[in-house]
Amino acid sequence: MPAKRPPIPLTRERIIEAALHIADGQGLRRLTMRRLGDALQVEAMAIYHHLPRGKDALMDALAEHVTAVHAEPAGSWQETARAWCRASRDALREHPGVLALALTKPPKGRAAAAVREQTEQLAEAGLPDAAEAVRALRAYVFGAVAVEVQQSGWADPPGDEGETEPWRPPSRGGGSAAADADFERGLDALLAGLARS
Amino acid sequence: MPAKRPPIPLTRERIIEAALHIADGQGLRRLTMRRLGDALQVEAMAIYHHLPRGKDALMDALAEHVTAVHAEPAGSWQETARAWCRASRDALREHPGVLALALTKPPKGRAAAAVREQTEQLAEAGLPDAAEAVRALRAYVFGAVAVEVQQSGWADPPGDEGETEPWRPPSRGGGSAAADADFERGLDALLAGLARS
DNA sequence: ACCTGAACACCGTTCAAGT
DNA sequence: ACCTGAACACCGTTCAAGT
Repeated sequence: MPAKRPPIPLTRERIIEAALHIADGQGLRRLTMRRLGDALQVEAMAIYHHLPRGKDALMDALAEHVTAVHAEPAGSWQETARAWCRASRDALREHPGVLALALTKPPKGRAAAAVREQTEQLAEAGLPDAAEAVRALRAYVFGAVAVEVQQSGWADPPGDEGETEPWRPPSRGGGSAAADADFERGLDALLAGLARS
Repeated sequence: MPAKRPPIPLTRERIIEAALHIADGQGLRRLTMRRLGDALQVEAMAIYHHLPRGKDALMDALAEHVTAVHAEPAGSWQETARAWCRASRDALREHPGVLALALTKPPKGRAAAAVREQTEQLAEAGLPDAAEAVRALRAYVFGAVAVEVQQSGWADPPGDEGETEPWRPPSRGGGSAAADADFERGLDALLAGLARS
């Protein structure tokens, strides 16, 4: 018989990765400490050693993961803002299963740090009210992704007919070209509006 | 001893009302069929008679309740759109506890009907691509309410220190005047942008 | 038609115990 | 330090039974 292969050590990162996989594939309501343990080949209780506050900590970590993006300052504040918005949209679209958390939980930790960093970058690039601009930009991205994911029908059958088929992220590759164009067009308009005020 | 007072009959409306009260006061994660039953002075199982698909049906109903708004067509398509957006924002802000559902679940039933009605009104008022406009307007409202509720710290202590103190809707009356102004300003800008395309 | 009671499978979390 | 096993209170849902 083959030797029992040495177990991969449990880490916060592996836990979050597995949790995202479950949430994206089966929905947030089926993300369960016990299921998560199974996916990690471990008893559910082992997770508490890495996330002491349990499921609440897990939810916070998921929201943070999908929301703590980074972008380098570009030439103008407009280009910097554009980079931030694209990065945020990509991160949110990649994990529709935790979108509800991301749109709803106030930013903490690295997510809050990202908001501050973005604000500083825009302020340094000469934008007068950078805090208000960041609020408007975040709102724009949140709304755009929300309607896009809604329209993709991601939450429609939380397990409809056949087997539990994992979900395909909204049009990887082709199809969503229209959504991309809409997003860029709206973003241009918003940036123009922010420049005028 | 006083006569047992006749129980108020259970209805779909009363169930939804009580569920909103719990979700807004203690958060969605504490909205439980059994707790809901307690609030309605009934065994949890009685709810299934009015919502046959159980908790999934309840979630759908909550999203629908907070999302199925109505507005009358006004003079211009701009004024009509403004009325819809204000009504949507008010409805969402009133129930932060189910915001995650509202932003995330695809519209069904009366909510989907409201989207269609809004689209027809704008089309009849002469707006070329009413469907795209409605998507943009919905995205704007969703994003604005999301950041506003985030900033209000609604989800911050899901039970922090003292007792389970019920939550006060974001600045009933005074304080949110700035948020109101931001909302109207952004809405004006969006409407201007939609007119130009 | 409407609600209850008991039951079942599953959930989050604790804690003492193993290594 | 890291993980397990057993235990506890609670959850969603079913089903037969009451009225």
